[in-house]
Amino acid sequence: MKRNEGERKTSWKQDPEGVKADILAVATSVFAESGFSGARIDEIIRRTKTSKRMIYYYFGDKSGLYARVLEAAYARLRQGEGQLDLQALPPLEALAKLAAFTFDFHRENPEYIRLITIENIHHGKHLKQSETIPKLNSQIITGLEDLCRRGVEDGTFRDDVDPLELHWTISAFCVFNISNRATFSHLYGDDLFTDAGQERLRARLVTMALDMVRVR
Amino acid sequence: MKRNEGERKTSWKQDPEGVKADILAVATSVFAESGFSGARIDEIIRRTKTSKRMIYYYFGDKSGLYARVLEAAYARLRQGEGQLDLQALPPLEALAKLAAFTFDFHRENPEYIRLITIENIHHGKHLKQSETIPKLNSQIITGLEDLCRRGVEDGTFRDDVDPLELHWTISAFCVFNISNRATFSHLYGDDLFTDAGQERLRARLVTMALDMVRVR
Amino acid sequence: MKRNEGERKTSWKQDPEGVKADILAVATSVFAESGFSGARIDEIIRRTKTSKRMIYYYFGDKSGLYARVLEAAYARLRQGEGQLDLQALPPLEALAKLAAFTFDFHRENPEYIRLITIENIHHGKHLKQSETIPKLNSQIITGLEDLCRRGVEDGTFRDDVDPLELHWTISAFCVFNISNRATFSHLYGDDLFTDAGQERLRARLVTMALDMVRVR
Amino acid sequence: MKRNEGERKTSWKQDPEGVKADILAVATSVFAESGFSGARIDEIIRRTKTSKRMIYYYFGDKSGLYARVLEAAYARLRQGEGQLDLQALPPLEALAKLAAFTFDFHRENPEYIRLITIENIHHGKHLKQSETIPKLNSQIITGLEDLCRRGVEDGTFRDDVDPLELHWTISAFCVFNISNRATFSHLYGDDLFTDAGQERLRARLVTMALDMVRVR
DNA sequence: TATGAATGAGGCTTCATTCAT
DNA sequence: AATGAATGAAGCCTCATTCAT
Repeated sequence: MKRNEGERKTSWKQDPEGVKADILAVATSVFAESGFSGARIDEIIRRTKTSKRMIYYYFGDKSGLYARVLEAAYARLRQGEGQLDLQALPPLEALAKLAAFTFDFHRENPEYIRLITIENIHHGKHLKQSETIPKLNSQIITGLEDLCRRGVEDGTFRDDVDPLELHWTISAFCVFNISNRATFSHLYGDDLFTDAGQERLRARLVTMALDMVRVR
Repeated sequence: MKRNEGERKTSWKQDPEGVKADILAVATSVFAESGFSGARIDEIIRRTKTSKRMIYYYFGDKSGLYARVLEAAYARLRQGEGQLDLQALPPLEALAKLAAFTFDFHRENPEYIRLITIENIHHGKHLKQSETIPKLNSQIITGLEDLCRRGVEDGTFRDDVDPLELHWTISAFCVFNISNRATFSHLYGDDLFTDAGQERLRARLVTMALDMVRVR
Repeated sequence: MKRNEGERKTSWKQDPEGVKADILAVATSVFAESGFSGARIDEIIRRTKTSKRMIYYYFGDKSGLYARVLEAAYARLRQGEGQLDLQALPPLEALAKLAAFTFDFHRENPEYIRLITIENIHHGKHLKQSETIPKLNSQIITGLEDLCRRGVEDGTFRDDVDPLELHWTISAFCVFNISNRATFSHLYGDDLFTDAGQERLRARLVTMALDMVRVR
Repeated sequence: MKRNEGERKTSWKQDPEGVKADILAVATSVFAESGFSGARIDEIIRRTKTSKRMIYYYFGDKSGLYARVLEAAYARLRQGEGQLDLQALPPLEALAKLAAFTFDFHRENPEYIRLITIENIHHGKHLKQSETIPKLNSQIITGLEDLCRRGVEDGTFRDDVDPLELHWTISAFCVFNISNRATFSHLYGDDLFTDAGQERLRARLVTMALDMVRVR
């Protein structure tokens, strides 16, 4: 019989980073599931190995926890895009890859999209208090600016493309696919949310994105 | 003794429909502003000429009220589109008009869009209880089916266009423009939300919609 | 067997003033006993016929309740003095009566004095928010001003007496007798707090007050 | 290697008395500012160079810390009076000096007075547990007894003066001046709390004290 | 001797809802 | 049809205190 066997309730003993990460992970799920006001601190703690008090110890209050959850969500969203290495591809191919990847990535991480939607319900007030999030997001725009410049230079892109509008369009497509799925599928059926339907939508997005920039 | 003698505080006396309409209008604003869980019954009643008991009298509970608010929102959204009289125009022009109109209409009625977004946060559970909403929404799809048929017949539309996908795309564009404005504009600036920016986005939508259907 | 027999838990049915008065009376005791921070809302409600929710319904929060308790305490303190009818007596007699009465009145209402002491611990911040209390307290000063004027006119008072200083002195004597009784009697014994001791102190106060004003 | 090498953050290392004195000094301010229940252990520790555990290590708990703070306050109050060397002066002059000094000393050390007032709010329960405080305070009474005896012997004091009553009166005057300043000045203005006003009050106290003992 | 991490108990407050008239 | 009074349940948060190192 080994000693100190199994997971006791107090299994995070003296492991601040572990505790914080545990809380953040669970809170991400609960906030994404129920929204800010709908989420219950007790529900978050119930799914955690820690005690309720630790939320206040590390995050101050419910709002503070939510703000950190939101930051983490943005960080991981942009982190994905950062790893695409778009510079290695010809501009049109790079754009196609970015659009398709963004579509898939949003689809695979619906919680982050839901958190952003929730944040919009609250008029972005937590986002406005964050200092880290804005920094993260400027990357995507500069990346698209590079892409457009390269495309113009090699003659494949028109010279009047607005990188911001391009980003807006891709985002609209990928975000709506997650954020409005419940009502859309209920009203119009599941066809577009089957694997086949999603592939068609992704193909549509790629087509649209390329059409936006391609020389006619 | 004249009738309608001045506006008293209790001016809804003996006017059930007026009371209900008043509550619904206020509740629409409050729910759209704060979400379902974030909205307060007291806040709704405060902005109303009625007393709190009336909400329970006419709508059962908070959920019931919200469901009716949501129904009204959907009704008015579709009502707008119904008045377009698309049959009178050639298919391409009709589609362009529909897309542009939808963009503007969403922009002019952000509360309804927010309510739909909120409903999605709650996994569409109120929508599923409604009997009237699904009926309303089938119109738009049959309208697009008509449009596509006419387009194919007169040779302006390709014959593989999916009306549902068309609707999805237009919706994505128009809904995202409202639902994610707070975070998008905070992170990337207001450029796309000025009048000029919005005109560019609307033009983009029209171009995209026509590209989706046009024979190449 | 009579119907509706005895006091049920819900005995304040539809009697707002009764509920408010009940809460105020109990809260006065509890705050006076334990101070503001030390007082427990639950303890207040336990001694009440009402439910906890009513405190928030009628008084907003703990601070609001305390502020109203303080107002009531000041009101009753000054109310006592107001009924003395000092104008009917020759100035010196009137002053003697006022001093003796104040001493007794404070002694008979230690809760009010404790509340004022507690308020001082909190730097008078609730008092500063009250609009009614300052009005109440100006009476006592104008009363003393009248008294001094009459005394100067009939030659019994010196003409350099400051009514405010007179009030301050009487207050110091009467308040200290209550507010510091616990520590003083523990350190120096109970002699001055027996009935005989208190009579000596009251006599001392009267002597002092008269000495302050009397022509030498 | 020099000793006492610079001021590090952890400058109390290995200096138990320093740690205790630091905690006591800070706790005195915090308790005096907010009362016993209103004071926060975290606030005390925040203003300290030490860690929270030390409070429990040296003082047991919040009550224990408060008791020691109170003891220190009484000690320093009486310490002042002890240095007056009243025996060197004729009785009347000695009394005048004692009264004036007490007035000034209270005024210069409002924190100690506030602590005593706070202790009274709590019905003197910490004081009752102290063994050292009663010893300190007997001095002042024996001092006054000496004074009165000398006064009677040299014919300047009446022979029916109660030293305890004398002490009570001086205390009432000096304590009230601090303990009720917030409410009194808010209700009746600052006149008596300016330097000029305070001088008048001090002169008043001296007059009163002498009147209490002087042969008529 | 000293510390940062962790906590159970209990505090205040808010919420949607029902009652009595 | 309509209202102000009243509430139980549950929410968020804070406190003094102890644990593990």
